[in-house]
Amino acid sequence: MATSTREKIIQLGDDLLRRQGFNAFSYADISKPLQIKNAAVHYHFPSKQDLAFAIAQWHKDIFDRFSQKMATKEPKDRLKTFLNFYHSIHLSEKVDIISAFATDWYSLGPNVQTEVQEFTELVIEWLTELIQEGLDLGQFRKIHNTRTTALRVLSSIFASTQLVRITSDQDFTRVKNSILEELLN
Amino acid sequence: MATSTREKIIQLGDDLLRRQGFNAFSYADISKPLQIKNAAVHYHFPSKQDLAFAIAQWHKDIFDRFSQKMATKEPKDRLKTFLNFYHSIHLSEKVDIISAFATDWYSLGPNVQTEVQEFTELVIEWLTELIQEGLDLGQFRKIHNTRTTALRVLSSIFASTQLVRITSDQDFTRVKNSILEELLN
DNA sequence: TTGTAAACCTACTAGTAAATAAGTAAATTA
DNA sequence: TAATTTACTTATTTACTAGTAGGTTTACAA
Repeated sequence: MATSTREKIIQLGDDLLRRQGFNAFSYADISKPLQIKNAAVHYHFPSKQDLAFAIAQWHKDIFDRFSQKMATKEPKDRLKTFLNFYHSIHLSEKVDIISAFATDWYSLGPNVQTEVQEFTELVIEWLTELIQEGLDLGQFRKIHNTRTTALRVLSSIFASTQLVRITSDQDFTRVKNSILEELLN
Repeated sequence: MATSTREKIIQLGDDLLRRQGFNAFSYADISKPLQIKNAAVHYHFPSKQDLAFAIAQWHKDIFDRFSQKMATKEPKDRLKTFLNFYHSIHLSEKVDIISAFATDWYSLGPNVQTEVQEFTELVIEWLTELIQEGLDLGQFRKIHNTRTTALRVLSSIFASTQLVRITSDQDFTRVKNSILEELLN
């Protein structure tokens, strides 16, 4: 199945957004590599906000599929897969999509903000449920309330994708392992 | 003592950098509120990189004074003051300076990157020492190695300044309290 | 009083940003 | 087969962007 131009724009836009930031890339950065014209990008996404919206939606879809695929796995393995997913992000010199949107928050239109909020809440709820299940099964240790634990896992892991740009690669692995150690019995 | 124009530019630049991001503000956003001309900003900071460098340096100076003032206090109180400092950041709708630089990392020149790296290492080391001292005094609980704990405190707290832009104010307080609970005996 | 340097301003340039108008070729539908 | 829609291109426009050349004011020193 050939990838449509629209899909290619979203993927490249996502890449640029998370590698450089929303205000650091232009339509030319998208049109040139795809060998189309500036106006062709505008055809698919009239404004940059429309592109941002589509990227947010795209991530929601991906996460939906991810969580459906993971539904049958045990909490412990779900958490590991989740952490490994972020590990791969940081290796590609990108940051996670939530923090990318968060830093450029005030450059985003209200409808994009809403979409990002919905996506973020989806991830937090998924993590919260995962932790609750892990506790029920005795796989996890009780630390604080489940949402707080979820928030700490999420913020630790995605701050790390940013922090390692400044410090070292090792620091990411350190944090990742400490999260596992802390939670697992 | 009246604040010099140079100082005003740095402070406003810092504000814009942390509220909107490095590529989201222009020299006009600085010159207009200060009621000076574009060229006056360029007089003090020939390039935007020079301004970024000065902002990084400024934060190093502030942190130096902060850590000197805190030197006599006990680890527990130092940690609390540190966390409260970040609390005030998030209330002002800004993000912390390290994550602000991290997201716009690839827009920064090599000398700015070096300065930011030095500043970040300063903060991590300060936190690491604080934690070590707290452990020695029996005020803190042993979790993992001290640098890892420092990294987790730092990343949790500064990811929170970003995350709360998307979710809610309460979530910041939740994370902040959980860090204290986790460490303190 | 003259010289000089700091701290601006006026006026501008060259480049780039997002966005749009109008046209076209190819595929789809009526 | 005619009409319409999709997916573009060419060619601009408007609005900034960082950055600069050169002139002016002010203060302070020789």
